[in-house]
Amino acid sequence: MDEGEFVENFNRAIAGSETIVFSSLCSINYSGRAESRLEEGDRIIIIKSDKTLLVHQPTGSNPINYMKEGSQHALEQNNGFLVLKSRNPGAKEYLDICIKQIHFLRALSLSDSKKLQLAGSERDMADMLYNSPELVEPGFKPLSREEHTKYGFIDLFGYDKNSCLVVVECKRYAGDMKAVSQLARYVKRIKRARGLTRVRGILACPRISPAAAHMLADHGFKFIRVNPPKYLERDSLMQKNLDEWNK
Amino acid sequence: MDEGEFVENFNRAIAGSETIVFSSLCSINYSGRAESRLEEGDRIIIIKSDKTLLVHQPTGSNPINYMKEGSQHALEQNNGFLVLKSRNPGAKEYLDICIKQIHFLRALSLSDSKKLQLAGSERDMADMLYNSPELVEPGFKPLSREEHTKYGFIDLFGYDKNSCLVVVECKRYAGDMKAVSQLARYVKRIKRARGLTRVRGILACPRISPAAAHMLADHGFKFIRVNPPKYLERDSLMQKNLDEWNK
DNA sequence: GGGGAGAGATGCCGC
DNA sequence: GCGGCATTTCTCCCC
Repeated sequence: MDEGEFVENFNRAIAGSETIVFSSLCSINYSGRAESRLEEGDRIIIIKSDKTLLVHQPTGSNPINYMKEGSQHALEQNNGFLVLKSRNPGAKEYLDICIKQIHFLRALSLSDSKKLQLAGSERDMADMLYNSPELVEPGFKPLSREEHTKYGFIDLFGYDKNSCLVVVECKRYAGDMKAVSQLARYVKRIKRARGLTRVRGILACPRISPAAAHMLADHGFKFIRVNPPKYLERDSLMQKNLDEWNK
Repeated sequence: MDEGEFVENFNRAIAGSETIVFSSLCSINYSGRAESRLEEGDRIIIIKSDKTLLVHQPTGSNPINYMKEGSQHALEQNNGFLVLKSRNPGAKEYLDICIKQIHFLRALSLSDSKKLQLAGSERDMADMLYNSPELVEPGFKPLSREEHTKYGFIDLFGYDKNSCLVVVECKRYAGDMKAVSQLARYVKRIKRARGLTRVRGILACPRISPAAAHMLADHGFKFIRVNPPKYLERDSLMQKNLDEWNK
């Protein structure tokens, strides 16, 4: 692709707030929250309509460099090279892409207002336990879920069969020491806030690492095995297919 | 773009392990670690040479859907629609993209072996404090950094001027309650492992949130204000430019 | 806007 | 492979 044509198409797309996709041989410098340099290689670069910039290498899920929403992007000539300068003055972030060779460019006007519907989050787990308290333990009486108070953001809160306060922390993944630390922090806060000497802690997750189990026992807390509920509305068009897959 | 042409180019690119970029109007279902549905909209889809798949909406930095490295991708006809079926049997993950309209497709053979050089990480902070212990406090004597032992992964470890053990936890961002929890966990472990009643804790970060400062004081720990060192090699070609930016 | 916490987190390193 | 932990984390939610 001709460089003049590239510049022209790029500038027209930026002016029109279109989404730009291009690929080029380039080297990249970043300065902002940290500093980085990436030597020459072939990458795919996307500038979205909200001015987010992403640089992707040919492997891996994460962008190797990026600039956040609301950045400014301009092509400049610098020492005989075409340089894409991206700036975010508010965040004091600066990215320079030195373009050595252009593979292609495409500008698009994309229309998409849809949001992702997701099932199987930690919140869904807390909801499930709130609605089916016997999954926590016999006699468990839920008080609240997702409590965002000054005491903390506790997933599930209730009384056990002996009317002792219980803090339940849900994790959709394997429980680790970080999760136990978090539970311990909540229990401590509740004890202090309510002037109680005994508050129980329960960690609810699909499984728990040995070190975390040890630490949990150390605090006198309990592990219960719970899997996050993973189903969208039953009448979803694809449900039959999903059921097939999950066999 | 013609659908037959799209299918042909897609299949040729997959067979040749090329990187594919295309845009289309589509709806998406995912089932795996969770379940999700995304209604019809215009998106950009990338399949990398390692078979990572990314779906991007016209705004935001994160992909709205994705499949990890090593997935399998195939186009199929389904109820009169073209469906891109991505499968990762090992991870039991399944993604279906129902393609309603094709905006463009591009297949590329990209060559990129370069890795990002980064300065300003938490590890760089620990290195700096190890090499300049007076930044921690007068008389601080570093013992080790990034100690990966059974006691935990402690950023920086040493003695203070009174020969009392000190655990230093570095954070490149504002210290929060999670960071204090982490430090408390390390101090507790070191106390137990060495049979000590007094081990000091220091949190080193650019700033600290009020709640975290309160919690830190509660534990008898100390906050020191440290910024992560942000400079690559001084002889970097772009250094002059970076210096310009940072003025 | 800042703080607190989740994420289909991902990526890195060490055992 | 799992475990522990950082991330230019990003994103959401609530104050």
